[in-house]
Amino acid sequence: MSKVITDEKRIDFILNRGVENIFVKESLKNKLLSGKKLKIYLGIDPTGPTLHMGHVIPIMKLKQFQELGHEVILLIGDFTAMIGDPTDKMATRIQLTHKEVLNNCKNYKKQASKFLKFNGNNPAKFKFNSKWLAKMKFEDVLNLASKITVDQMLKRDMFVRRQEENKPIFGHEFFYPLMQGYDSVAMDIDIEIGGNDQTFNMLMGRNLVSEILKKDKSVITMKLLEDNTGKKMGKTEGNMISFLDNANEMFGKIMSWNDGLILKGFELCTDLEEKYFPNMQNPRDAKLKLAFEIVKIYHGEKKAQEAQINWENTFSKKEIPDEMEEIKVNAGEILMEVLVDKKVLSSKGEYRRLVEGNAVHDLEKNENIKDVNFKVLENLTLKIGKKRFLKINVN
RNA sequence: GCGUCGGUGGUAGAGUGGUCAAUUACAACAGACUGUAAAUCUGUCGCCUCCGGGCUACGAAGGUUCAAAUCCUUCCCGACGCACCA
Repeated sequence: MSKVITDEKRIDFILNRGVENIFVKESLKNKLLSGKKLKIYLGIDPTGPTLHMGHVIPIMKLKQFQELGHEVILLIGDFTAMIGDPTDKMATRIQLTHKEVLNNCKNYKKQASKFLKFNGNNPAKFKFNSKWLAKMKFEDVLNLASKITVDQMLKRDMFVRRQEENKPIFGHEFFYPLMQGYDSVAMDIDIEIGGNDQTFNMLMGRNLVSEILKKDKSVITMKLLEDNTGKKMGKTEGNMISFLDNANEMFGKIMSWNDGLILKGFELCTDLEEKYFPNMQNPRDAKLKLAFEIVKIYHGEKKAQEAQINWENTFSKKEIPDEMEEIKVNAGEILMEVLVDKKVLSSKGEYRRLVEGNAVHDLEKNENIKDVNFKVLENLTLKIGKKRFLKINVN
């Protein structure tokens, strides 16, 4: 059995870095100092096939606890994902089938293993909540539902807002927090970690654990990575960085972050100690450093360096990037049709508009393509808009 | 079940017989400016087009009309009220 680390300095760091709130901080700190091995979990609903920045933040926190020697669990909400979390959704989320859900989380373990160790000493566990939730009888559900009142549920911000706007709240949505809460009971959890948007659901678990198991479950809520308009960096909003992005893509996405996100990015997405954070005198350099550090975590130092060089060449010096998507065509094909056919663009109309807007650029001749019916006669290197580069090779 | 109101493009939300592919805002995309930022300004923002126009769309299906997102009928869905004392 591995020993649990109780270094107070380290614990203080873990309880502060990137943390929004802890319920309840003192008792949690005491638990950690006691030397007892604790069970800590993070739940993820597999609503999409890849993990992204929003998941990384709590996963990194989980990792820190694993390093202290505690038992950490990555729980896949394969059952809860089918219900749909009403959090932060003004409309009811579309329910997924179990098949879709399982398909989504196929690669989660692999992706998460960038951070968590799933083997060796004190391996992280990977669990599915359908294991207990799918087996519950109506009786069990009723028993669970009896622990809360409708009023407690309705007080929730989300539901209040929906009521004000005369939008529906469906019965099953009430069960979501209960189910998530029950996960803590089923696994006999000591600590749950999640984004601060999960506060309500996690506190539900705290109540249920205290009612049913008669013990104190701590809840750690993490800050969210938000841009200055208050929008989450998340899958649903479309501005996410995915685990599967290659180094160049990831680097570029980070560089296009708003300045206001830089320090938050360091705090939430890197392990760097605060004294190494760059000063913000030159935001661009600070952002380069951030992009480098983040890409390093996913792709290693070498790739991160290459990505940085690639980025600098491409955008600062306006050179052509080394790597880009390639499309093979037959001589004489019409460019418009090729691009639509290969799904680079969604319609011919879009192509026409881009051409009219001088957005399609031939990098070899260094001129914009003006002819809508441009035919591909020789190899081409195209830039569409600012970010899209494309090689067209003639067979 | 009864009654009232409502269901419009990625979102919010106008429009209530022709001038509607549908005002506007946000998001998105592109151009200028830059640090591939942000902010700002400009343009685009259903699909196809020989740029004349054609096609498909305003919950669903029918109908009225020369003409329907708009009127009528039926159905589906939602909010609210009533269905107990008041």
